[in-house]
Amino acid sequence: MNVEEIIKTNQQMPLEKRTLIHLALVVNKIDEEIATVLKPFDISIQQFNVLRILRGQNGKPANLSTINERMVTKMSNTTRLVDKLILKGFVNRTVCLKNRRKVEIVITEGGLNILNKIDGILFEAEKRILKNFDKTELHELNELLNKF
Amino acid sequence: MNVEEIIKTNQQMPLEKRTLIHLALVVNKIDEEIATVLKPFDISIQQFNVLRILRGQNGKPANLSTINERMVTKMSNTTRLVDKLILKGFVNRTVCLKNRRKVEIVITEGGLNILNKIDGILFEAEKRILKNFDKTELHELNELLNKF
DNA sequence: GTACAATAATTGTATATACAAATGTATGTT
DNA sequence: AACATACATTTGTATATACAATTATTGTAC
Repeated sequence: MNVEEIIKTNQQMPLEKRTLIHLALVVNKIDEEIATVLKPFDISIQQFNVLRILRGQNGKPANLSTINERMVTKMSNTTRLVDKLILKGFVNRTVCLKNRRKVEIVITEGGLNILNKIDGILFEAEKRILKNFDKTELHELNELLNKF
Repeated sequence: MNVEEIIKTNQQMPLEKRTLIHLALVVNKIDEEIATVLKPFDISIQQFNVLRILRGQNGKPANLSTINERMVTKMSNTTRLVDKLILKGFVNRTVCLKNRRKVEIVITEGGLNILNKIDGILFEAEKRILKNFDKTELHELNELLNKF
């Protein structure tokens, strides 16, 4: 990936600016690839993220704040994100008995099924995206990202 | 930045998945910081991007396709993005005389002024975001990002 | 127990974005 | 010149997101 070529600029940028643009371009590319994988399942990256969080609960219900703090990309409105998932039959929502301000959100069988179907395809996509990296390089990249 | 801590997971992920999540988290953080810098100017990252492209034209008008191919994050609808900038008085749009299918978009004095004001503050923000990196590390990071 | 603040989620509203379809213009072929 | 095709942008529509305001519930101080 050549930054200057992609954004069609001939002027040379300071290394700092170039790095930040480079990161943005890379993540755009990754998001595109993953969205393409999810598209046939009619699920957005955000919705997928919520489903994975709920699966990680192992049956234990989650409330909105829990989901929110675990999301990779925070959303201002998780209520409506969950609404969509309910419509699709992937999650259930009930009012928490102990604290009626809270809601309890659980993934359904249907939700688990679709995640299972997606898992393999996504894994392949992840390998494809990172095909040019060996383990050492991946570690190096993670080390550098830790500095942010 | 510790990935597992941020997304509050206790399970350990494969290195590939972890890397991709790590990248997303980093770029979210960067975008947030930059959006905060732009907020007082009532300009979105996308709008700012278009203005910079137009400034890079050095007075030469750009049409929509040119803008589109140079944008860091491609948008499906640059027309309306430009609409917003016109409303704010930062760009002008006229129909191209030579080819009336095309439009000619130029940045105004007002647009140049606001870019000038933003430049310095943004530069500071970029330094702040990358404060933990030395030149060598930035080069390393760019090298690794080239592999995508 | 009542009043008040804090918490959790929802709703309203404005704006942003994705995607498809439509419009208007130019170009190439015969 | 007439037609089909390609091109550049705009518009329509559905959905997504940001942010503020609202509702409902709980906890706490008095």
